[in-house]
Amino acid sequence: MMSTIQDVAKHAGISIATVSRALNNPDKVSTETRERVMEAVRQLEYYPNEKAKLLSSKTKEISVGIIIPYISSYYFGELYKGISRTAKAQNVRIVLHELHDESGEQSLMDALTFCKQQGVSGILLSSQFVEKDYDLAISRLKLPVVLVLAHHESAMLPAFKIDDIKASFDAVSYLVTRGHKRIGIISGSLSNPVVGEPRYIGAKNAIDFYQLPFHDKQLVSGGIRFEDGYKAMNELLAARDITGITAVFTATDELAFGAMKRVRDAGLRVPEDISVIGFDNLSISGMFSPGLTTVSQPFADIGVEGVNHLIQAIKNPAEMKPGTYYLPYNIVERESVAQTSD
Amino acid sequence: MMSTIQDVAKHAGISIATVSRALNNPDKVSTETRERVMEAVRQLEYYPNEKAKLLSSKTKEISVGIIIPYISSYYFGELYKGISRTAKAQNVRIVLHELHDESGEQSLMDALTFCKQQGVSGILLSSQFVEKDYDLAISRLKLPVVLVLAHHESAMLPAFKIDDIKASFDAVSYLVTRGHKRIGIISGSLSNPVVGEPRYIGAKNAIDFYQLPFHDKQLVSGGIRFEDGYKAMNELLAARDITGITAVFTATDELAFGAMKRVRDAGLRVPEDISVIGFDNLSISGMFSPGLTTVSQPFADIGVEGVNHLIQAIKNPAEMKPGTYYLPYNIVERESVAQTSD
DNA sequence: CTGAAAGCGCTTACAG
DNA sequence: CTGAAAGCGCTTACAG
Repeated sequence: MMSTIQDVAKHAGISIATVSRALNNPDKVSTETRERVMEAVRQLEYYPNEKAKLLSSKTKEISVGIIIPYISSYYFGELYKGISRTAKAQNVRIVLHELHDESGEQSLMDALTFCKQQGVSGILLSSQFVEKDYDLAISRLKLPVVLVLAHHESAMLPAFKIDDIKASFDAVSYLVTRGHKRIGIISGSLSNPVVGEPRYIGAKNAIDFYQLPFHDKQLVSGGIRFEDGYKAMNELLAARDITGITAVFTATDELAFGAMKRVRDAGLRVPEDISVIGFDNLSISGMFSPGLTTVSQPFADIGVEGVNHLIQAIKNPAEMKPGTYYLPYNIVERESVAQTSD
Repeated sequence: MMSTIQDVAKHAGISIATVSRALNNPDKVSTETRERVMEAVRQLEYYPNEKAKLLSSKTKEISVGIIIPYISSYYFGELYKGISRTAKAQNVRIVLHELHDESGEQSLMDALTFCKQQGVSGILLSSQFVEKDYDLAISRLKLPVVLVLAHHESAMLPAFKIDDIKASFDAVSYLVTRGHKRIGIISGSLSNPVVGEPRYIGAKNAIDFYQLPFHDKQLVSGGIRFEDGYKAMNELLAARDITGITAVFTATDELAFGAMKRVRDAGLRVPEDISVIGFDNLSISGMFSPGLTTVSQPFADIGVEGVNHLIQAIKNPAEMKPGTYYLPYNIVERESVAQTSD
């Protein structure tokens, strides 16, 4: 049903080799031939079969697999924008793969295998579950893989992200410069190697550095979603008579949204009663009232740098340089943090 | 470098035909052979080349192209979730394609061609720019295409969405049942066939139906983003002494976020001073304070129904039934609409 | 500038 | 149960 290069050749009265040339290297055939071919292509509504092209061509097109835990996540759009633009610009195809089972394990292995079978030349991985256990599996893949927004325990892989510890430190410092001394922390699970532990550590470091008081009840750790933030703030508020917190650092913006909502629901105001600083700078963070002051992660840039490195590594394996690449971040000031003299 | 079926055959000391069988129809070869093959596969780290498989196999795997205007849009995640789950369950591959140039035209054509070349068997289209002009191009594709969250002027294509007119009518009715009589409308561009015109019409119909007062200045139409909502509410507020509005219907949630922010920035409160009802029910809409009361679109279901119909149509073209399929929606009540006796 | 032919990595009747 | 061979739709030296 779909016409092939054979049909075009017959229709134009020439060989398939010439048709192929007319299509891919127009200047290698005569003008007349080229036009005959184009006409035939038009009439037959011919579309070259990519599969066949790829199979026969020497100069293999390169394609990369993107493995992402959760497409609905609020940062995915930004990240993907960076990835897709630079991939397209360099003519590399993208195979997207979502990890369905968030718990990782099998799911990641499947994803890796799937990508391999699809014939990708490299993989961009954004899962936080890349632990040592995967080293063997990954090296067996014989494919370059680079990490974005993730961290690799044994640092065998290049990873692109921001310096979470430093950024968290800075976020708390920001609070301090605004006069806050009693600061609560809403953290992800301390066993989470990206949004959990390092962001907690950075924040805690700052509290120690500035020699601020810190009571057990100033820290609540657990999930990283809206509901978790809501519940965490609830606990923080309950302990306020003993902690006296005036501000809170949250490990993610979503956590901050939940926390802010809880503050409101308690009849309190942000930032007058409780200041909040988040982490991520999702595209929606400015839409809230008050706008959320937060650490801005350069999601798009991380995507760009990540694929770029990957593509280089694909073209020349020697370019594959393990290690963690920290991208610049900054704090965007909006309205969720008040100045206080307290 | 990558091992092929040839290598496996040699390694196992049998023919490639048998290797192929051992891999695809394990029960068609002897146990011993199967094990030899598996062992060779393991040792050589063999992965079948999907391209070659697809090219040679009779029973073509089916894959669908998804064309979406903007991956960063807040509803994409939900929509894609529905699409990808049902596609995967039925073993169909997805080729994602974002329309870069929002203005449509060339971009849509390119996307269509791209998908065709990739060898997809059908296309799921979520662009709002599908006007009559494309009928020819689409029919030339000789591929089934179904629309989601979109509308097709000449209704030659199946389209899955909610009934925007009816839903908008209901949203305004909701306001009326809460005692509101003077209602503002923030609409998308009236020339937008999905979120613009129909949602305006539905809202206006309700205002007429309930014989409510309606002054020119009760309507602001234009964009559909946050900033547009902010500006629109500004105008609405400025005209409040003559319109006396107590509530506003917005054509999208993003518009509602902008509008709510403007209300706050004016020192007013939602819903006490101005009630707001949105349209979409994005996953973030409940995170705001107050939570946004809004028309809930079943994005995931729309995705599910859309691909399902598409896959049916691919398997049996007779199943392709043009027309608009309306999915159920509902209004989710949160806290942005107040009861009033005014 | 053009054509015949080999080859890309598989699958699948067809024989045996 | 297994193998030889044709074929999927292209590309690309190699001749001419």
